[in-house]
Amino acid sequence: MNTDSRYNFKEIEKKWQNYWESKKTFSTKVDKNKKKFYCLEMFPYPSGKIHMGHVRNYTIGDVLSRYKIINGFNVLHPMGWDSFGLPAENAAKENNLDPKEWTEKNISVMKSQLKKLGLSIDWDREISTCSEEYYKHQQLFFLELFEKGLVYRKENFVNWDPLDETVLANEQVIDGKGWRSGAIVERKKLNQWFFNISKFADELLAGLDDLKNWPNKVKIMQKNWIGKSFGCEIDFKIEGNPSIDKIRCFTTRPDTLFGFSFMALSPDHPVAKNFENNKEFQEFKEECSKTGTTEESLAIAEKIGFKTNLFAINPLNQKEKVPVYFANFVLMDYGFGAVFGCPAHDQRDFDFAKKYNLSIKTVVKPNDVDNFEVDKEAYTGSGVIINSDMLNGLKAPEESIIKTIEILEKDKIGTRKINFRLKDWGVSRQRYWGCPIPIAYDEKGEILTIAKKDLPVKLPSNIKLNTKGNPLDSDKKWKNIKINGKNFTRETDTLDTFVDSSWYFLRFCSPRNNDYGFNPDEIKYWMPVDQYIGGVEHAILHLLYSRFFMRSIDYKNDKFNIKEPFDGLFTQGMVCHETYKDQNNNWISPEEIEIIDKKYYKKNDKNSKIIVGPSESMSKSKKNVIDPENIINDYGADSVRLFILSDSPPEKDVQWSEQGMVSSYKFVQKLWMLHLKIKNKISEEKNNTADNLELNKFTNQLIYKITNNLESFSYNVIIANMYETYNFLIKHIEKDINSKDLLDNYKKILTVFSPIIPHLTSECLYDIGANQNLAWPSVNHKYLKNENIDYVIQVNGKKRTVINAQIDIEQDKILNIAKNDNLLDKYLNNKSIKKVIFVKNRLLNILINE
RNA sequence: GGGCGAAUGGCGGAACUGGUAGACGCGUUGGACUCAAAAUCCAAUAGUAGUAAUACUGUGAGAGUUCGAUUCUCUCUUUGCCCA
Repeated sequence: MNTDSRYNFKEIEKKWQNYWESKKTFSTKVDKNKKKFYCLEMFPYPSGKIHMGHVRNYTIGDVLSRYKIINGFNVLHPMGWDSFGLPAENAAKENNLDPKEWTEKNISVMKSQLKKLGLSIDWDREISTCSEEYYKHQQLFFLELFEKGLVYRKENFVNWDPLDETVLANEQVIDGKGWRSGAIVERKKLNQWFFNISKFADELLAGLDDLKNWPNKVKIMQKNWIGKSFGCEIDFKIEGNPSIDKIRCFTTRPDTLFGFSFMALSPDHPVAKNFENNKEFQEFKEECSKTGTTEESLAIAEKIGFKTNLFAINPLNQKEKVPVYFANFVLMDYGFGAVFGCPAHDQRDFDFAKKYNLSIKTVVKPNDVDNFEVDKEAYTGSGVIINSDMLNGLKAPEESIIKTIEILEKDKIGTRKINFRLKDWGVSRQRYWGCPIPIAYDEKGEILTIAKKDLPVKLPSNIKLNTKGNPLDSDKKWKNIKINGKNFTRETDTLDTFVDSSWYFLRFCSPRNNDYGFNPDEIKYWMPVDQYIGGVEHAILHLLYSRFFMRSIDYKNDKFNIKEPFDGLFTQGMVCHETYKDQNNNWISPEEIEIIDKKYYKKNDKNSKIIVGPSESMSKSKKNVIDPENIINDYGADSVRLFILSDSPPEKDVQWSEQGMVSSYKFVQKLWMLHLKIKNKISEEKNNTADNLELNKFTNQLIYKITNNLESFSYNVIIANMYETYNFLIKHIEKDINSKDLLDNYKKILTVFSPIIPHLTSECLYDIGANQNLAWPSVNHKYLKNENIDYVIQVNGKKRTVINAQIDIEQDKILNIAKNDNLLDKYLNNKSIKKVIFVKNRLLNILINE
């Protein structure tokens, strides 16, 4: 091969990246004459280097952005950095660095890596959440929310990570351990700041219905997370010692009241105060605190209880008395920290009753069973109420719940109530590297909001991080301030980084707006985000918090009327790779491995043994990572983009494969060789030959397919379409073709390829003297139909042959052709035709008597 | 335990509103070029039988609806994710 003709991706990709940058091709501004399209990928945490997940995420977004640009949209496609957070602080501690410097260095590295991918990003809009420029607006939002009554402070149990010395959200606790440190999580009571997200619970739930372009599964996940349940609160009269008047419970199944056999209280229930001096109770409580606070850990833990001398009385008949327990499975912050136990119809209650030998009374029976009695497990299905006095015979649960609530309300012992699982969002973090909360306290501990003119409350620099606890707390110089001559102490907690990412999409609309977080006019033009793209791991929290934040800005503010930030959502799958371990069970990275004769060895060590594990999502801990920068350097951005899209649909996980990567690289080279041939053919200027029907047809069908596949995110199929195009053209250009025709078609083909491999297509277009300002080609529908079609001929539903015939042929004619077809003789001879099924332009099914 | 998905060749995956299952790629095999190798190109590639034409089987398992089911319905198995 002539090496001169090889495609030099290094030079050419650099050339076009510089071209786009110097021409400011992707910088955007509000243009009310143009239709806007806001394409946003979840912005990265600047951890040091980009990883394959980023490559996939941003390539998907880039394909969409470029497609929309070519279609004439005014596209906003920004990028920024989610740059506050624990890793910076940890890294700074370990290496004695400044978190800010560490973060900024990472940003500059990652930015240069992203630029090498050739993304259509408007870098003029770059933002970083750890900059004062960003967080000063966030502090203002905090104060505005405070004024609106959406922020409050309360003492609360938290998940305390003893190693990281920080508070964890429930979802940061995995199997009772901290998600980063792996330390066993403890319960601790702290004063915390909260956002009143539960105020919007109903609205956030109802709003899901309007999100037509969201994956259903994400909506269901959010729905479950919000967890709206309908039930009632009931006051139970209490007898016994100590003397307590009544206890209030929440239940979704008041209709099973006659089956109750115990009451269970949270160990943190106010009633527990009466038992503080009881040594056994203290021990019990101690035991409970080991179980953690998550619903999951409570469910897994064995149910244990502490029996009191109290008894609860059935409010429906004032007769039955049941014992009151403290139990580890009751959470204080759900309902009222008290539940009544109905073992027959709740598995958890059933387990508890079995353990403490409590009675199990069946009060619901399945519709089609008589003499039903709960025996081995709780019955939670629907049916009919039995053994329940005035409730007997009601359909459970639909009739019985409503009827029971009616009775309870009439007697003033209960009220109908809607309960949500969604809890208010605790935003306090005992960390340095986050947005300071603009609050101070006077000597009595009263809250003072920092004046808006004094914002931002800046993070101090040169702080000692290697102290126990919160570094800001130990920086007395920063913490102790005087306001109007009075002594105050600053709030030393910083905001959860989820706050930073709850409004960054607004900032991108007017990133340099100085007096406020955004410019309302620009928001009105750009918002909502038309397509948001990111990992499904953010399906609940980040997206829910952002939806809340949008509403909290909208709340008591008539300027916006934007409630949903993301009109469309796409959740991409992860990038996976095989995992490797050596004999000593240590993880080994793919770069340390060589494969000889299908056997795996450590490099330069033929005596080593490598255990190949299952393919899992790339993670540093398992060392199964591939560094995108190396890959881009070796194969070029277009090849990487091509591969990362080719092997799986974007919403599913993709398996990284070196072979696949190489074949994408080869394909780019082959496209270039094809280009040279086509260019040559065009220069022949054979313009007197006839119109090239075959090529026109192919091109139009291709445009049709790629357009549809782009619209439906079937990007992997587009790659297949590209290979088909290559396979077609490499043969077709050997034919005698009209040069002008070829040029026209080729330009269109390059245009529809350009969202995927922009560098190569730009170079090819340049090379044939075409304009870089592309317009998406329209489909000429006359070329979509062939004049002849393969008709499938079936006999009794089985395919027997294929007949090529004219389009739109009538049934009789094709049946006649079929009857005369030699291949069908043996099936049709001497048989009578019972029925003929004809599907226009598709198939003919002849039914015969056997 | 609940919810939502998924299951198609050796592998990743295609298949419009039910209408030719396996597009495209990887891998494998054979061939060309070469002293040889790499690279490249050509061909074959679901299984079984057959030289072949062809026939039969085949989309996790089993049933159902239909002229016809990867696609729709039911039951089951395995598996993934989320929640508990």
